[in-house]
Amino acid sequence: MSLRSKTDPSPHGLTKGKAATINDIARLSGVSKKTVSRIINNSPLVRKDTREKVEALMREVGYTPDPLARGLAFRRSFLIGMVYDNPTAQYIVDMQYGALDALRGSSFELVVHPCDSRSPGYIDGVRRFVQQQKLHGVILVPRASEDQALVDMLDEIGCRFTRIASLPLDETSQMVVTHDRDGAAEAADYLLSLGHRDIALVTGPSAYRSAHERTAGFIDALAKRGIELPPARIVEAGYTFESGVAAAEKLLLGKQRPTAIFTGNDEMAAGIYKVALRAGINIPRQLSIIGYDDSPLASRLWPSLTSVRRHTRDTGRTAAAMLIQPDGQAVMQHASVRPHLIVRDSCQPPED
Amino acid sequence: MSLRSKTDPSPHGLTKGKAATINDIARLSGVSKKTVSRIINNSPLVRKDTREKVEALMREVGYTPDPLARGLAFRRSFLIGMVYDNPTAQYIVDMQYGALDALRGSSFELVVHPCDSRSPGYIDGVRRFVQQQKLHGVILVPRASEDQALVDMLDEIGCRFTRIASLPLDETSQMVVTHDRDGAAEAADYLLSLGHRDIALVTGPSAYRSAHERTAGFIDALAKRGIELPPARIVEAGYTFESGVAAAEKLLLGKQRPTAIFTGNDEMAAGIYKVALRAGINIPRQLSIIGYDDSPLASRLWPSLTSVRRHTRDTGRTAAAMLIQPDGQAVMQHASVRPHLIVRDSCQPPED
DNA sequence: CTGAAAGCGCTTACAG
DNA sequence: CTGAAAGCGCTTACAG
Repeated sequence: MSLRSKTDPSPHGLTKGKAATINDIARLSGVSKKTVSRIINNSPLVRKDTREKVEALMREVGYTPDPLARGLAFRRSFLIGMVYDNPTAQYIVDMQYGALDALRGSSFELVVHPCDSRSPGYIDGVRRFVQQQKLHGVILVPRASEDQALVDMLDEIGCRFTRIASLPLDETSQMVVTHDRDGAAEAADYLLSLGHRDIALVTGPSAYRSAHERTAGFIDALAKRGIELPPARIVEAGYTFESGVAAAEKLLLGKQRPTAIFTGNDEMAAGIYKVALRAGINIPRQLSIIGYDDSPLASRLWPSLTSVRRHTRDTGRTAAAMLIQPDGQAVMQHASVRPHLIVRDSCQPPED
Repeated sequence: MSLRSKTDPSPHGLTKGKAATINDIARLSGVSKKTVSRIINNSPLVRKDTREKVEALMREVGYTPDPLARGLAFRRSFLIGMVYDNPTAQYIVDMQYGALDALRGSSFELVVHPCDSRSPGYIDGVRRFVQQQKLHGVILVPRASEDQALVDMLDEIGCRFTRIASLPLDETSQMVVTHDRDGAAEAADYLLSLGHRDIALVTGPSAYRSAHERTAGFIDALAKRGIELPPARIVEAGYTFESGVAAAEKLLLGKQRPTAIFTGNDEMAAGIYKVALRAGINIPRQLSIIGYDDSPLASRLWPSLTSVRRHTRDTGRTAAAMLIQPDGQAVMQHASVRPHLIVRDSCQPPED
């Protein structure tokens, strides 16, 4: 009803195929361009009846301001960049969905920028991306979000950004904090409540803050209940399936194996499954396993994997929402998304 | 060396913090704006030495034309949209990576638009996306790419697009054809070569062309070797893990089970695994399985799954490359990406 | 609360 | 092969 299709008559003398411009709106409603512009930009300096009259006309002709023209005048586009250096497809897609949730109905669109934080030129690549497109802001996804050099560069060129990370990294920049420590603690408490005492931990690479947080959360929760993890029960791996296989071979093929294992993500848990299945170790009867991510893989494995859910879509939505808040508005500096454990079929009390 | 950083002196009298514009380049090289514009746009109507002189200056000051200004003047942005209605995260991410491969170094960026082709307003949503952002073009990913109503809308508003599909859908629009029929045929040939004769097929939903193509390719290849699939050996499922479980229950829990199953994607194959493992059916000794997609899941399952690889990243790269070819240039109408079988551990000759 | 002028950084249409 | 003028659709800076 509000969209002017090419079969509509043009009661206002608008050319058929062409979209209306600010000039059309100004002329047809008898106000100046500047007043229309104020309405587009939600300026309070417009009389209520003027605003309503003009807005009605905009709806009627299906007018939307041209983001290219606005961007040129503002010296800033209506694009939000998402910068990530993460191999997990589901995580990235969920993050994109979340950001798009927040952008829907706004004038903003999402432009994606995967990168490789180990390659030397990657910061320059992000800089070019931001400056050339005059991005309105960028969402930094782990592990890129943890790189202080990247953040410094963005500060230097005056680009706004939101960092997503497992813990608050600083006070000044906007952040969405995912509290990985709590998720890991919940996993520990659950294993303890089932009666496990000989527990092992397969961590992500120490260069990742998330790996560090999950490890600390898990160890601290055990310590609170008087359980200390011996060094031989902690294996550092690389967040990959293959590294999970290698870790499992260390933990499961010796004489004394643990009754339960917590892994820093689901990929590594799948590696544990592979080794256990191959060795004829029954999950969960002889070995309980908890992963982290609640990825689709968790329910595809058999038996289905108990795992910590991250609410990635909410995280992405919050990050994008913080970025497109009007400048003047009171901006919350830090937002939180809390993980929680999804119980499936991969754990049970230990055999005695 | 070529990028002007803020610590550089400004030998040309350019203001420090500000990026150079076309006017700066014109003034400093002693030519008109228009000539600079011709160089930016690769016009042949520029003398070689003029071009070289101006290009050297551009490099020296780190000039890149403003896509917002170019977009406004061209009435078309430098954004490529990716429109998809597909739940498989890895597939989408690979497609995005591929498109970005082709866009790298160009002036174009990728903006993503997931949608739900079952919701009534989705075509209007794509239309607004295209028109508001004045997109340079869009990449249509299956199943959205198969929707003729969507394609008609894009034709009507004059938006260029590339369709990705399992077979050539028409002659007029640009396409990247993935030949799913061939991939399924290769799976059939492989099972036959192992000696299987009692084979079952779990298909995707008939609304998907890919499901239809894979089914046809598989059945035809069997027929060529004199094997006809009885109706009871063909189960339609929904491309999901859960539908794979349901299909497996029909096929595996009766008295006479097949010695091999080909599934329309890996998700459904994972469902077969679950049922087989639960029922104590050994893969591959008692049951051979082949999936389609070669998703990460294929190597995560145990035993690892033999599957048809789709070369999704190549597909995305080709689709984007077709879209950003200069208008005048001879444009190839159809491009092809061929699937092929990745053999892992989920098949062996049938027991007798 | 409202508006006329100038400008954002490019390209198009025309002229030479 | 090159250029001066006008315009793309908005906003900023200033004035009232």
